[in-house]
Amino acid sequence: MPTPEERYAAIIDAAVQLFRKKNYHGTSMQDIAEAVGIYRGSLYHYINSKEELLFRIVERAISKFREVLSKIQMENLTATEKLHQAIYTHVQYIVKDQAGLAILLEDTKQLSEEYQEKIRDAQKQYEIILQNIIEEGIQKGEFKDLNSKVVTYTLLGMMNWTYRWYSVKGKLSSEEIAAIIEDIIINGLSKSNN
Amino acid sequence: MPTPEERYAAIIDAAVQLFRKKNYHGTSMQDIAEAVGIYRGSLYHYINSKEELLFRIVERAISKFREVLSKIQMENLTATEKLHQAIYTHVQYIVKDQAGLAILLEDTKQLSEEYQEKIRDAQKQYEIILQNIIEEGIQKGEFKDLNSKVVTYTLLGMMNWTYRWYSVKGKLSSEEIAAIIEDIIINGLSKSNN
Amino acid sequence: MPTPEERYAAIIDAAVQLFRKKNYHGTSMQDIAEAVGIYRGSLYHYINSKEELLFRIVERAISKFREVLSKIQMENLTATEKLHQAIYTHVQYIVKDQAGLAILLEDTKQLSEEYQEKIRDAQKQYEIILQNIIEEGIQKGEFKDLNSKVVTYTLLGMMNWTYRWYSVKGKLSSEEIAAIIEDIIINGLSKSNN
Amino acid sequence: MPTPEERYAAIIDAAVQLFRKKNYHGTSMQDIAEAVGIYRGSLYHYINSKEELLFRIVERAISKFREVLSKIQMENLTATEKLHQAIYTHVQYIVKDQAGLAILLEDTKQLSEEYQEKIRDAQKQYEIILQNIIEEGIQKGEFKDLNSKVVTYTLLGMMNWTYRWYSVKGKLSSEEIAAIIEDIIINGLSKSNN
DNA sequence: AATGAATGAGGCTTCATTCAT
DNA sequence: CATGAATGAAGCCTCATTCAT
Repeated sequence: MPTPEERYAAIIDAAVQLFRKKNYHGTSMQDIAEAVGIYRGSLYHYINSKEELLFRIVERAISKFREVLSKIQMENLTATEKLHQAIYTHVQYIVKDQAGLAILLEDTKQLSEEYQEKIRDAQKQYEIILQNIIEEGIQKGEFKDLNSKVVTYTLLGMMNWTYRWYSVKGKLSSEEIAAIIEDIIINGLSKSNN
Repeated sequence: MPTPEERYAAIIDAAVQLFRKKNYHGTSMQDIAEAVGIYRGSLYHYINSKEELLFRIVERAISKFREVLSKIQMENLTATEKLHQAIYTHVQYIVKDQAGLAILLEDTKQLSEEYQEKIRDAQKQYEIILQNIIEEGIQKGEFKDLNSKVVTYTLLGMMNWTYRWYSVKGKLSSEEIAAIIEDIIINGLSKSNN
Repeated sequence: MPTPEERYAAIIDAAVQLFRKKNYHGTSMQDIAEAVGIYRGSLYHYINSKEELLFRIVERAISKFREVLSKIQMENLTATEKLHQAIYTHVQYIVKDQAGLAILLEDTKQLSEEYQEKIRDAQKQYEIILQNIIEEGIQKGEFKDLNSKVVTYTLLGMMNWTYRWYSVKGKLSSEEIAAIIEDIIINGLSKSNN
Repeated sequence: MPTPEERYAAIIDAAVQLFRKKNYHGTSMQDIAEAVGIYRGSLYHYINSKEELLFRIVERAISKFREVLSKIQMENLTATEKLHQAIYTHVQYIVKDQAGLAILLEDTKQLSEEYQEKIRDAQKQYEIILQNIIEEGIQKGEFKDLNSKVVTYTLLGMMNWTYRWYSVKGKLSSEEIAAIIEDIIINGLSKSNN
């Protein structure tokens, strides 16, 4: 007999896998119940609605990123060092929870306006911290003076894209991926740069 | 009175806008009919099913990218020049049709397995061409010897992410964005690289 | 093939009969669809929700009463004559549409607060008009000086109760019932009154 | 810790209040449990089913009326005196337990046929006793010779209607209301009757 | 071509009740 | 006695699609 906490966790897990594979709307409560091995109605002992379930998942996904990044930013490091840590942690989180990011990126639209706003706010905050690191680097002369917003989104794209192609079956570790991303963003592909 | 062709185009356009805003499952045929200004049943004179409609949209989105890239690859240019052209064209297409890419990335899962396979194949082909350019650059000594698959996906991430943040209301042109992306991927952020 | 208007009427009729017999909550949309001979989903071509269906029924029931009473009140008659007409019409309406009043009295609570308010307002207006007639009679010396509010509700009770006991199978006409009610409210049961 | 009897009483009370406000079907067992301050499942230590709960409430409401009226009828009084007592007691009971009558009148339909029959029988008996008093009065020359059934229901309507409009917040006592009803049914509104 | 009514499946959720602890 | 998780049925409603007019 699973404890209620285990059941709740099992529901979240099942929902994450299913939403990832078939998206929010493509997944029925029936599907989730079956995956957990309980009846449809029993789900509602643990959650209030399908939408809330999505919100919990998406919120959890975004909050993990936020926590760590804000710690990094406050440490006494050069911008280059901060960027290094940010890239490694970010990529590690994605590799550990690809599904969470997939759902965050693809299904947030299905939430009600209030919920969406909370998520967008959290995303915005994350982006701002990252942008601050970039701007710090520019001001301190570590980085070139490029449009910091575009640089931030470009970096986010490099890292986040991992959720679409990374496969556990491949032999790459999150560190190896992070190393390449860091190398590119810092030094670029060009051989003439050392 | 619009011609059948115009009607068909209007349906596609309406569907693109709606799918973009509310996703495939969040959009009803009713919504599309209303946006076009016809009755629900009339849609079926122009399309066979909602799924096929999604497929057409997604197919159109991907095929545009493919066409151009294969032309570039066959031209007699250095890898660095090819990359330059690829980035500028790719970003330009996204900026011109953000919605198409959004749907491609977020709603393809809703298609049946056969349709999905076609789309995945097309995406794969695009990625392979891009990867070939990268590998060419590595072999010819233009680029550093990094894992070409990871580099390819990283580049794709940088460019594709544009669909999520680019806003026509901002003052950036697609060329300005492409220039920054190119600068980063070639030279990196580091100030010590010239 | 019934016209849409006939279908709508058939749905209302079926709902009235069923709500009357089993109350709003005891009646399923399935029940109504079956009674009309269509599918559950088809009901929604004609109505927007079960609640709205109830509202339409209840609104129709109350508005009939209101219309007539306001006409009577404005005519140039003594209070006694107005009362006479009010009683006869009111009883007649109940006898013709017992179910409507039953639903109005028993199921209005099931409506949302906004809908309930509309209905309560309409009822209130009806009661006020009736009370005005009573007060007119008191002021002009036709009626005894009793608490007009209590008298109004007492008269309403006498008449409305009909919805619970009147049976078409009995041999009483609405006029016969109205005559007795009028006799009681005007002269009372006591034999010593002429 | 409340005794089982107190718990049972608390359940009945909570159910009465809730059924009154939201009707039988609009009230969930959950609602009742919450109002009592126990858990849903625990209700079933005290009652066998929601339906039985409704039956007990409705039965209790009707039986109070019956008891008293049968006593009155057997006393050695004139019909006019019996009517006087019946009206005062009936109105007093309603004022004391408006909710009970509301549920009896509005929710009895939700009971199974067997239960409904018991309730209808009890109501019928009450009506018969009242009708007997009326007929006694007619035979003894105290009352006018009107259709006794219609008179009985008309009187019931006058009195029962109280459940819909009486408000404890108003300043009227049950005696004042009973006095007006008695005055109307005996003497009528007309000023020419003394 | 267009309409719009009808279909029938399926989705989310609520609920009375049971039962192991 | 109390708990609270589980059941399984049923309820309201939406939707893609069909088809007669």
